[in-house]
Amino acid sequence: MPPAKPSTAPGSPRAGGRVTLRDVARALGVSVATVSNAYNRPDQLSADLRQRVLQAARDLGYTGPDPLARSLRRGRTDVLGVVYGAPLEYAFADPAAALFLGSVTRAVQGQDLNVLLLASPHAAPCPSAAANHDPTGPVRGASVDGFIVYCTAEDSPLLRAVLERGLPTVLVDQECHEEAVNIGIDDAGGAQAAATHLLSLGHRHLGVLCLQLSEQRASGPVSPAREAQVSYRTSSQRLRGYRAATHAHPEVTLHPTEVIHNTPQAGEALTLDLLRSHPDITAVLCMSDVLAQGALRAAASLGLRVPEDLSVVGFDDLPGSESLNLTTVWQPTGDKGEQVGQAILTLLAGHPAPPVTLPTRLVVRGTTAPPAPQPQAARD
Amino acid sequence: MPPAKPSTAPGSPRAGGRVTLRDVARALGVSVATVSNAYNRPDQLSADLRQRVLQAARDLGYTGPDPLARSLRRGRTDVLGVVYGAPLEYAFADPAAALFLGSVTRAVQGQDLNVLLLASPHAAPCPSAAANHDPTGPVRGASVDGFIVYCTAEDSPLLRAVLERGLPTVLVDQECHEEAVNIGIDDAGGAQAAATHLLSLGHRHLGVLCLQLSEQRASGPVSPAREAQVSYRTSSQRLRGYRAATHAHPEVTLHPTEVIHNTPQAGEALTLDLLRSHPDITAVLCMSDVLAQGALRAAASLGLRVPEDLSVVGFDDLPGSESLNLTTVWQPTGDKGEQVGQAILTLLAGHPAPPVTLPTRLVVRGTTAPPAPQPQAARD
DNA sequence: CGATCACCCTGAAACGATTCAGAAGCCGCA
DNA sequence: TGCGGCTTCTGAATCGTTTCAGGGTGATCG
Repeated sequence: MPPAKPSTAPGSPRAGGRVTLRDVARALGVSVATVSNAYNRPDQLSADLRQRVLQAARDLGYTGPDPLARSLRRGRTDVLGVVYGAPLEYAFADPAAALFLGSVTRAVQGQDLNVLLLASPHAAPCPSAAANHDPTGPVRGASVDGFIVYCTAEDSPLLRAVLERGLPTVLVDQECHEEAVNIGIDDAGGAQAAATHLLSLGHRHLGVLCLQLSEQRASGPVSPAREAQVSYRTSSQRLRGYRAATHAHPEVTLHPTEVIHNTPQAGEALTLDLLRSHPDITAVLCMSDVLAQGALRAAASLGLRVPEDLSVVGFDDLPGSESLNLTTVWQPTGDKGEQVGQAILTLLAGHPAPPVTLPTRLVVRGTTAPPAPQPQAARD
Repeated sequence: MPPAKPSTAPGSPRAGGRVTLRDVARALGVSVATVSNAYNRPDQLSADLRQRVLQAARDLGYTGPDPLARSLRRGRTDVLGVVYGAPLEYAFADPAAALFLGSVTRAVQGQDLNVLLLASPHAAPCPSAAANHDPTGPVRGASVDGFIVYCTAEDSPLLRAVLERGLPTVLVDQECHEEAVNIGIDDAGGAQAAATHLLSLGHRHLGVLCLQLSEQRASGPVSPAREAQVSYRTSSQRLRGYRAATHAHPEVTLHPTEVIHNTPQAGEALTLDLLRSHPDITAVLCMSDVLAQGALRAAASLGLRVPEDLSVVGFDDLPGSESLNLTTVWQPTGDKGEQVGQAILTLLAGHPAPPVTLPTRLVVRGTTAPPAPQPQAARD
């Protein structure tokens, strides 16, 4: 006969205390060690007894060793904390983040590690509510073996909280900290290549669509003061790269603007603003392909041809960007996830892991071309 | 003076045993209970002593109560397991899934619950490797207070493993189980409305683009045998809805095809196949907006006008679908996440939660119209 | 002045498991 | 018979907390 429905045989479900290893041991008249061994080291008891133990467990509704207690005793949770410096929805909505998180997960999954998502909660609508609720709570209280930190500002409380835990930690695209290993890409180099490409095509007035610059979200033109204190390394490095390219051309003007969210909509709106206030702009440097997509839409809605009337360069080289024929800076997003996974595994194994900087590469496609012959004539 | 760098003051980092609450207590000559209270119940000791405790903790490099031990003692982990029946990358890549997961996360986040992502690992490339590695391991060993199950087949080992844990569980878009509460949408009704809409426009030969039908992925035309044993409730219900609409019209033919992945590419390829093998098809019912997007692309590449030459209906009503002017079945994706969050919170609080079925609604936009006057003439 | 109460603090028992160092029994070998 | 070695099983310590049931104080009240 098939075994009777095991779960909670007598009484109502989840009535009374739960069944423990000791209950099983008692029911069978063996020691708890034996029951534990039945689950963890089959070679330590006879096959016969093991079967009897397992059967008794089923009969009693014992669902196996409690993971918590096991972790405590073993000193290991097999969980990795992935902290994401923004509300989780953005991670799901941002293709680059999604790609990266997916590849990280795949990399560690093979080692039986699970991923605990620790996202920055939404900024509370009212400041008072924000004040009395500590966003670092989850990070400080997470039962994990190590951390991966993605997309936080340098001065983020979240990042600080992670570092304070003193667990093996991998930082992604972040300023180096001695307590953690950093894995990133050559943001500045890629950005510089993108800007240089435009300059060598003859562009002299460039718009820049920036990703978020600091924890306080802001939208619109970036003042020099704000540019001086960018706290997201990704943004600061890319901006620096753009600027570096212009050093050889003092006559070039750069108009950085900041988006609140990394969405095509935001990119579109900002591009419209940019072109309205600076009609001499002939090319737009975007810190992400998603923003570039918005810039393309803006151009279309203004009746501007790309690349004849407006050049657009992205960053990331998302899977979809090839079909948009977008000139962009490629970065090894998937590979980065892989490396991060490897690094944290190495760290968890007790070995030191070296920091890694992955290369970026300009991919010239169809959204860039020399500017129209006489842009000056179109002034104002 | 500022407090000295606290982490691991003496010796190398993570050398020797870690600092525990007891060490702090001993260093200060107080009881462990007092130290514990300093962290958890400030009102239980004098402010002065509390400060001294906290300072001593800093000096010793104690980073706060171990979350694991605390969870064990408290009987609560404040972690929710979200199991997703496919590799996590798909969740990030699928807008509907991303939207849903994002809204669930937001709903529980306010309650200081974290989300442990438990995804089905990739099918191993070689069957032997798949055999010796149990995909349910993570689910059985996860330290969580409850589960949310999304996107698994009815006969999924993952689902079974979750149910066996006997924890509070919310099933999403799933067949009802007595041990868990189910929250879903009216898939069949929505699908029926979509099909009825096409029929009333005069269409008689319909293509159907199905989402995955069972755990074994397959692509191409769906045989009646396969249709009879669909194990994803979402797919089976929608298919049922489509079929139900055709009952009043015996002359109508329905050509279901199955995609491997829910991507525009897959939808495009399948639509091309479908139209090639069944030239009389004048409309395509898609089980997702993402697939519908592929159908639109296919039409474009064939030079077919939408809706004049081909009608297309989607499912989901994603944020982007409005701008595509896609006729589709709306479902309250965000609201569903909200409800799921509420339900699991209720369950965790010890109260029973009722199952919920949310409504769907046909949204007629511009991708559907009556078929061309004489479709028969175009035969072959 | 004795009783009461609030305030701080402590001892010790859980929480549910893993694991180490044997013990008991049995076999074979010398 | 004695002894080492193997298999199988057990006792007890331990992981790092939380929390309950008090135990001392000193102040307040009648």
